[in-house]
Amino acid sequence: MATDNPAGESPSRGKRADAQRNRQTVLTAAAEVFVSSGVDAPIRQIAAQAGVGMATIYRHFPTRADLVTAVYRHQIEACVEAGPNLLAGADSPLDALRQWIDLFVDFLVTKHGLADALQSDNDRFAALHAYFLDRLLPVCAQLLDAAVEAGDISPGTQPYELMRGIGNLCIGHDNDPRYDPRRLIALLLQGLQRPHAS
Amino acid sequence: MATDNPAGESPSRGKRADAQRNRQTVLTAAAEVFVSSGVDAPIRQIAAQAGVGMATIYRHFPTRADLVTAVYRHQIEACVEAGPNLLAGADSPLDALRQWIDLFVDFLVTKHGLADALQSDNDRFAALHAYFLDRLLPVCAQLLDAAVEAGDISPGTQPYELMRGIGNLCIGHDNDPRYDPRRLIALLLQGLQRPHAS
DNA sequence: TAGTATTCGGAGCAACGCTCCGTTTTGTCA
DNA sequence: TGACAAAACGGAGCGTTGCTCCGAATACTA
Repeated sequence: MATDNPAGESPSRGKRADAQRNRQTVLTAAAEVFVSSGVDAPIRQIAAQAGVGMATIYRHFPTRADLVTAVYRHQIEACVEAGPNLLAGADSPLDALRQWIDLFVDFLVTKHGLADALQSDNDRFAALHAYFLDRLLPVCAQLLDAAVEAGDISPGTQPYELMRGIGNLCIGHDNDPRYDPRRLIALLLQGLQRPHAS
Repeated sequence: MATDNPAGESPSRGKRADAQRNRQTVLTAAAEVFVSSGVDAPIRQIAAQAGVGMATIYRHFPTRADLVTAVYRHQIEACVEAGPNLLAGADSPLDALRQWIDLFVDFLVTKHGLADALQSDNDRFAALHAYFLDRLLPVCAQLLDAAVEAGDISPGTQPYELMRGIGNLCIGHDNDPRYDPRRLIALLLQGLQRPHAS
């Protein structure tokens, strides 16, 4: 029951049958290529994998961000919906926040170069950034507010800044056992915690 | 009295006069272009600015990282040398660490896209990453160790991870008043601090 | 001054993003 | 079913960038 068509992705209803078929083919091919070559893979490569011309991809997904968005939409929405659930089920709002961030980090970390793309100042991905913010920022804000309200963390931290920080920390962890974003994010959350005023 | 020629930069001594002259011209031009267009600027643009052929740039600085390194070498070395000085002069090792990180962040934040390039998984900048690590990691490690020794922060944090985290947090702050890496880095340091065991 | 090693410059190739337009496919209506 | 128009397709093609190659120009040496 998520918002309909939150991103600029072209609708598929009412289109010709071959168009709908191709849309799905491209989506599947893109998902495969993203895994093997990252979200920065050449459009030509995705087109080849899909057995389709490049123009077909551009027609269905005008910008690269639209394609990436469409591929990962389900997982993003899952993250959105997990927020309130965690808040209801966790021991404390802080715990809910922690678990939600874990979820988000897991999502980012398992997609080659997604975090990189998200924060890239390259405006090719501006729409992707915007989509993530649109969907996830309210959730993060809600969790953060709840944790502040409960006195678990001190106020003053902006959800936007926190999300970007987490996204940034997830950049470039690939093939580097010396760098685990989770440890630093744990540290960050530690710093966020209000010293227990008993 | 820093290490001589720590990066793969081509030496200028013993070369022909025009070569040395061109080397300097390119360096100056690159510095200007980096400011206006970021460290990702096309080599053609730098060559044009310098009034020189592209091959000349590649001859003096085989990889882009070599050029960036050469342009910023002085500032990096200044950062290296500031470490011990801060440690000697600050109120506490933790304070020295904080001030040193401030210095490092200031450096990163004032260079368009430098932080981005540093952590890019694009191997075009691998040598740049390596150079930063070579020079700065020991300094960071020394400050970190001192702070642990003094009991200011809890042990267990790896200098490498900390440096990468800081670098990552500096990514993409440009033209976004909502995102100030310094606030998050302060939070991170807060999380690093050992709760005062009195 | 002549000779040679060094350096220079930009043409050229490959890879990529994105568009344009002739061709093919699909849905519709008589 | 058999046209016919609208929709969709595919890839050639243009612009940009990274990087190399090689004939031309330049600086040192004897």
